Amino acid sequence: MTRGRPTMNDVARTAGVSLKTVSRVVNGETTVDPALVARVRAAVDSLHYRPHLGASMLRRNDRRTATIGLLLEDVGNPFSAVLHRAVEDEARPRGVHVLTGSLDEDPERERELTRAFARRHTDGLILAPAGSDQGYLALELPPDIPVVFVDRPAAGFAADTVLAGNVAGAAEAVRHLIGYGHRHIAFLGDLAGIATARRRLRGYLTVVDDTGLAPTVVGGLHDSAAAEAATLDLLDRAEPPTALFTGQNLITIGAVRALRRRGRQHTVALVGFDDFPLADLLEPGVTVIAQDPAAMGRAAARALFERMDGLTAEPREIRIPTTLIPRGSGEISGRPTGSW
Amino acid sequence: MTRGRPTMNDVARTAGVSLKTVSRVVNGETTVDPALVARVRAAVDSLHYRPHLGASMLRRNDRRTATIGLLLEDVGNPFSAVLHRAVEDEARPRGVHVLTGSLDEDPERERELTRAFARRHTDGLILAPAGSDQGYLALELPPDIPVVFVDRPAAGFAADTVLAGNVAGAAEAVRHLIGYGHRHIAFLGDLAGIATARRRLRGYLTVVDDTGLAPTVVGGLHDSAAAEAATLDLLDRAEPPTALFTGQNLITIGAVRALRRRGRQHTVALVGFDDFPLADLLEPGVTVIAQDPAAMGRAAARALFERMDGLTAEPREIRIPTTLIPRGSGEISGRPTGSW
DNA sequence: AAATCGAGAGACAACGTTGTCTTGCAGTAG
DNA sequence: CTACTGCAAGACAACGTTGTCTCTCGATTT
Repeated sequence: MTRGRPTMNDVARTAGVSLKTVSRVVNGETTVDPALVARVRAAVDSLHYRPHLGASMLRRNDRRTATIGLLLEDVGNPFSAVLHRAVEDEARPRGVHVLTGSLDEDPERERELTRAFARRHTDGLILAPAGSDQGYLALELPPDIPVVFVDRPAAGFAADTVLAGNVAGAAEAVRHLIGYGHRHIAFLGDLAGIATARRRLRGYLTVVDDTGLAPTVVGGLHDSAAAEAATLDLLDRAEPPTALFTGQNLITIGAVRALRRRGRQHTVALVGFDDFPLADLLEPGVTVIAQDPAAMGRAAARALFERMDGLTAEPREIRIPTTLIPRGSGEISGRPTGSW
Repeated sequence: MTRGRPTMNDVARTAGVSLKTVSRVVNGETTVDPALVARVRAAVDSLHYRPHLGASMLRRNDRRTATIGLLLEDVGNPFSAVLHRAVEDEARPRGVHVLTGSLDEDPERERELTRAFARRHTDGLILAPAGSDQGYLALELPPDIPVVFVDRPAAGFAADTVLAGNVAGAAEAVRHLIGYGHRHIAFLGDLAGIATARRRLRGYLTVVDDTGLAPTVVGGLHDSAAAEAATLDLLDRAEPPTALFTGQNLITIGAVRALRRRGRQHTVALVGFDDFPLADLLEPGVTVIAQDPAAMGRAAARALFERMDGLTAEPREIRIPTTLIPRGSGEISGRPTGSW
C-alpha cells in the first residue's frame, strides 16, 4: 500500500468494495451500481491509480500487448523516418504503439532485435531485412504473430512484402536518359549484399542490354564520400560517361558533389534513385526516381493489421510505384553540342 | 501445452525437472547441476521456448520493463529522427528498447501518450513538450519513473532538461549579419506558442535592441509555404530588409525559394537556425546556426539513465551549444555596392 | 405467500514468472 | 554411528489483473 504505485487492491480498500468491482469499473462494464462506480472513480482519482497493462495482458484471454515492432535500416535516415511516421499514423487510431530499432545492415542485430521483440510479445512485426535469410523467424517468432517485410524482400520466410518498384524505376531512369540521346550511361550502386541495390542494377542492365549499349557499373558504394570518389574517377577517364544513374540517395549526393568539383554539372546528365529534400533547389535541379516511403509504411502497417485481425491468405507482394520527377539534371542532352 | 506458445511449465515437463529449475537455468543461476542445465537447454531448444518478459517483470522485484518512452514532435522530421537515433544508440548497450510517438504540437496528444506509456510501465520518458504546461505529469506518472525534457523547456514539472543554445545561437546569427554591415535584418519565426521559437526571437531582439536597430518580425510561420509567402511580402516592400534571419528549418527553405523567385539570393543575406542536408550545395551555400540533435539525444538519454540508476540531485539544465557554419548566404555584404 | 428468477457483487483461481521457504541428501565432524 | 552442516532442487506463494463461479437479495410469478 505504501510501496510503489497503487494497485487495484488499494483502490478497492479505499472505495470499500471488492477487487473485482474495481476491475469492472475500470473496464467500463455496465453491471455495476452507479453509486459504487462513483466511489471507485473517486478512489482512483485520489490515489492516481493507473492500471498495469502488463498484468492485465497476462491474464486477459486475447493476450494482446497493443504494441508492434518496427525494424528499419536506421530510424535516423529520412527514408526510414518517414516510413516510421506513416506506420505510427496507421497504428495510432487502433491504440497500438510502436517499438523501433535500427539494424545498420547487420543481420545479427536483426535477429537479436527480432528475438527481443518476441520476448516482449509484440503483436506484430514490420521488418526491413538487413540479412539475406529470414529463415530464423520461424524459430524466434511464435506462429501467431504476423510479420510484414518492407522495402526489401525476405528469403526463407513467407510473409506479406511491400516493395518499391525497383526494377521498373531503374529501367525508367535509364530509358529517360537514352531518350535524351545518351549512349554511355554509368550506374553507381550500393553494396551488392543489399537486395534493392541488386534490383536497381538489374533494371539498369536490362535496358542497357536491350538497347545494345555497353554497361558501366560501379558497385559497393554505401556512403556519400565513396560515391564522390567513384564519380570523380569516372569523370577523369579517357572516355567519361555522358550520363550517370545513381542507385541511392547518398550516392546521388556524392555524384552531385563530384560533378561540381569538375564543373560538369551542366554537361553530364544525372538521374538518382530516391528523392531527397531540396533536390529541386540545386543547380541544376536533380532528376530523380522518387520512392514513396510514406505509402510504403502505410501499406505495410495496413497489411500487418489485416493479418493481426486474422486474415489468412497467401502472402502478398505489394508494389508501390515510383515516379520520375524531371528537374533538369536528367534532361541534359547526350548528343555532342553542335555536332551536325 | 498444445495452446499458444510454450511456457516454463512445458519446458519443465519436457525436461523432467521442476518449474523453478527451468527458471534458474533461464536466468543463468549457477547453483544448478550441469546435467540438469543440459536437459533444460535441450528442452528449451526443442520447444522454441522464449521467456515471457511481461510475466517476468510482473514478478521480479525491480519491476523494470527495459523500455523507455520517447515523445517527439514528429519522428518523421530529420531533427527528431536524428535525435531518436542517438537515443537508441545510448539505450542499445543497456538492453533498453524505445517506444516512440509523435506529438504534432498537440498538448492533448502529449498527455494521452504520456498516460499510455505510464500504463505500459516504461522505465523512463524523454519528452519534447508540445504543450505549455507539464503539471499533469505529477498525476499521470508514478513518482519513481524519471522524465527528461529535450529540445524545449517544460513548465510546472521539474526535471532534467536538454536544450540547444537558442538565445545565444540567435544572437550570434544576428551579430554575424551586423558584422557584414547589415542594419535592416528581418526575423522570420515559428508559432509563438513554441518555446524555442520565442527564445530565438528573444536572442534576435536583444541584439537588435542593443545595437540600436529597428526590429522587423514576422511570426506564426510553421511551414515552408507560409515562409515563402512571408518572405516574398518582405522583399516586395518599399524598403526591404538587406538580411534575413530565419528561425527554423522549413522557414529557411521557404526563404531560399522566395529569394530565388525574386532573383535576390546573391544580394540579400540569409542565416537560418538549424542546419539541413545539402545546405552547402545550394547557390549560394546557406549559412546556418547548426544545432546538434545527435548530441541532444545522447545527453537526454544519458541524463535519463543516470536518473533511472538512482541519481537524485536538483534538476539540471544541459545546454548543447550551437555552431555557426558560414557557407556564403550569410556573408553577403549589407553596405550598398560602390557606395563610397 | 411460497417459489423462482435475475442482477449485482464478491470469492477464488489462473495467466507465466520469480522470491522464499522447505526438503532431501551427501559430506563432515564428534 | 549419530548429529550437524551445506547446498541443490522442489513446493508454494505472490506479482496485478481478469475469467468464472457462487452467493445474496430484492423483485416477479403463480
